[in-house]
Amino acid sequence: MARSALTREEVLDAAAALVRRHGPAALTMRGLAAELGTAVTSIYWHVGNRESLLDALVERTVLEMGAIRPSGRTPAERIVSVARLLRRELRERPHLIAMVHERGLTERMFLPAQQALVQEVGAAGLRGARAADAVRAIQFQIVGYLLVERNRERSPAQSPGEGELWGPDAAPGDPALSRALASPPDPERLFLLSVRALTRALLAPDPASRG
Amino acid sequence: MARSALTREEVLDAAAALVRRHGPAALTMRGLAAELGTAVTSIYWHVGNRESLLDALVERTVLEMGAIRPSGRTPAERIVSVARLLRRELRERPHLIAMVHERGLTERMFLPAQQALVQEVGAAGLRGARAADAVRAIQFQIVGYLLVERNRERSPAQSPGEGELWGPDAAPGDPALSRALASPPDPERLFLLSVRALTRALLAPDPASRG
DNA sequence: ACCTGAACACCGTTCAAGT
DNA sequence: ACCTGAACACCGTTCAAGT
Repeated sequence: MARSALTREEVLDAAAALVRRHGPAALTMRGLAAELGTAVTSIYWHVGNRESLLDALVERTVLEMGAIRPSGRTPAERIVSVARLLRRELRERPHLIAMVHERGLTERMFLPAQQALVQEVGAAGLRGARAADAVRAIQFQIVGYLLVERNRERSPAQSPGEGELWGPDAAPGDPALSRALASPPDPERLFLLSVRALTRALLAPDPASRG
Repeated sequence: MARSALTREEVLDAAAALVRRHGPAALTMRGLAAELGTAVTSIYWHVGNRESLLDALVERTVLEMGAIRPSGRTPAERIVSVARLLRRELRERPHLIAMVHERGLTERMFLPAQQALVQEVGAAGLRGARAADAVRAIQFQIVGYLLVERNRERSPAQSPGEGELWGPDAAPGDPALSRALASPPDPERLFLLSVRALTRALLAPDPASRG
């Protein structure tokens, strides 16, 4: 039972493991103390209180999202590759990402990606305010899509499900459309399709045609 | 002090008011009972428990998002008008929308909007699987953008803020770009710009050019 | 059918006391 | 500098008892 001195890192590691497995609600100070084999109050000495413990976990997660290396030949391809990388990273830490989001740090977490996008948009020939708009639009698109996708996965069987709502006469005269909407989308395919479409529109030489 | 019989509606109204003002964390069963002037346990008789009380509030919110009437002359304009309407509705109920999201019902909440989009995409000449892709891409885009925007607003002063990170040499050779990224975006403008760009790309006659 | 208070098993947090 | 148990003020929930 002899345990070496408790450290802040040790507390954070145990807390992160708990959150990764069962989500933040499963992280109680008493449960964490039990896991670590110490008194509850020791944890307070090392990390302050529960709120700042969660803050520290979030901070860690933000730092872990640091390195983004685009790949591909054209700027458009490289932008899409950034999108893919982000998608994979996010899907590995669903609970922690949700916490980053709740704390309003989503934007900060994506700053490395934003810098990569700045690079690519510049390589595509965009400058100044128009380049900034393009970077932000793509960034919002990627992050937003991933949030929606996460939401879909977490959701229980929706009632009424899309399947029921998109019966044969939901889209009159287009049974193929009804059928397509009645079956669940392929998230990866739709993600790439969306990012490609937006990128294409934003990098297009002439911005005059406004919908 | 004579109070008329407590009803389920009354409980939901008081709970919704509490959540609208101070968020779900401020909704405690004991506090709600105090507000209503009853014993805590009476609430349990009417709504089950806290979890199903929150479920009921979410259900209400989903139903309130029912009516969507597009406006505008072209399909593209009408799609953008749907986006605008959704944005306004969402911004009026931030806490409740977050709860809908947490419960994984975001998609269901947007079904009326989806139906409007189906209509417009069809009017623009898209059919079958390609129409379904366009509807979903636009829907994900709108919902995702609004989630990200909400997140930005809720976030405290970000450290380090974008202002500090986008100093003059962040985008070498393009000071105008650096300046644009250092100042906060105009969310409404960026929203419209994004939706328009994606819509333009998706409704374009030739889908052959893939990034 | 509806309401009640008492009790239970949990929380996060503080604090004085230890070494 | 680090750890501890006891105590406080909260939770959500259950239950037997009232009308």
